[in-house]
Amino acid sequence: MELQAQQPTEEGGSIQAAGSSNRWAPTPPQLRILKGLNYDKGFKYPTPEQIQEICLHLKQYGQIEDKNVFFWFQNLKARERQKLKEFRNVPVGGSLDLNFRSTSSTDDGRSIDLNFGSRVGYGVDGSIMEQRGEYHQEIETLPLFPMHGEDIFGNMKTTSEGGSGYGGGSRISLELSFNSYRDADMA
Amino acid sequence: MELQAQQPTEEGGSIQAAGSSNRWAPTPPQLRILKGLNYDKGFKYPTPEQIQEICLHLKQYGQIEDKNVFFWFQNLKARERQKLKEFRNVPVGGSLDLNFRSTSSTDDGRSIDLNFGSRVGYGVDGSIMEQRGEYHQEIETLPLFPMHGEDIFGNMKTTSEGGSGYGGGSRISLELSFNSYRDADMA
DNA sequence: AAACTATGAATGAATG
DNA sequence: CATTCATTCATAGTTT
Repeated sequence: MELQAQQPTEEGGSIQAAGSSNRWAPTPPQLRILKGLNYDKGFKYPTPEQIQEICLHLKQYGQIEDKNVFFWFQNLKARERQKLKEFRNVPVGGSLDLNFRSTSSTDDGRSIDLNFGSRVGYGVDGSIMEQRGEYHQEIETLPLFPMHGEDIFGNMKTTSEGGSGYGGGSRISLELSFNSYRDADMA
Repeated sequence: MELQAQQPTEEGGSIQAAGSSNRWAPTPPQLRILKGLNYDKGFKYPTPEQIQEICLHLKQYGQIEDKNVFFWFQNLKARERQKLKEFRNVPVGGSLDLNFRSTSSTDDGRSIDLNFGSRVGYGVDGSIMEQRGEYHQEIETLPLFPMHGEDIFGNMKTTSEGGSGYGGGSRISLELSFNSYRDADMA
């Protein structure tokens, strides 16, 4: 693509007022919660359902959409890997230059405050409730869902139904056309 | 403050100038045609024959391979579904733009007349197709006709264990040579 | 204000 | 087909 048509030079028809940036930016509380989730549980692979829940929860702290949460986790993982990858790129020659900085990212570190000072009395359906007056110094224990060990990736492809590929015509055995119907259903 | 030197600082624009990138990117004409196909008749499930045909025509506008077309449609579908899934909980704020991905960046999408005998609607899950195709402006008139030869698509994954038949000596040679992006080391 | 960095977003490719 | 990975574009913020 020579030049992407991503030039919001004239307002991409978003929510933002004309002139402002259209791009979402996490509010401090939102960022805190997101990081907390990640840190506390090594949460990295939220399912679409979980993304929705998280998003819903975060809406109290500012405008946010599912895609924002989705991208946030996506970028988190991507950049962690990217960093690690760069490390492996150490020159194996004779001269080593330790010219790289430490890995400390902009992460506010583990010293996050996590103090839910704001009371919200939120509780749409009891799924995502946290604010209850008692908070520790720990990351927000956002009980989004039960995470029983490997349940984080509870995305087991229930290979059910061997749906037929195309409705007709091609009979090429394309290995990429596996048909596995997955019913991501939980809770 | 991290070592994130990712900018050549010499391109000025760094818009991936002369095809230095390993990965394929549709040229404007190619993108226009692809979108047109999809828009014109809700074309979402191209058969391997059709993929090949499309690819053939798109080659006039730049380097492209079957797999690129294949992936393009694959991603198109995947992301539409993903979008719908995330939008199931439409925010009631009213001030949100449900714009996960604006598909209508340019006024492309129309024209191109596919005349293949095979049907293309497979509402696997009740998906509704936008059967617009009201008027055909004329841009390319890609003459996609029903299969003329035999199977085409070989195996995209050469390292598969299941050596599915396909000993076919098709006229088309799909050079699905997955470029080793592992290089990832550019000057 | 230019240069740089961090990061949201987009999309091609890959995996299961 | 659903998810995830990898790479890149674009830009809000910050530093100089």
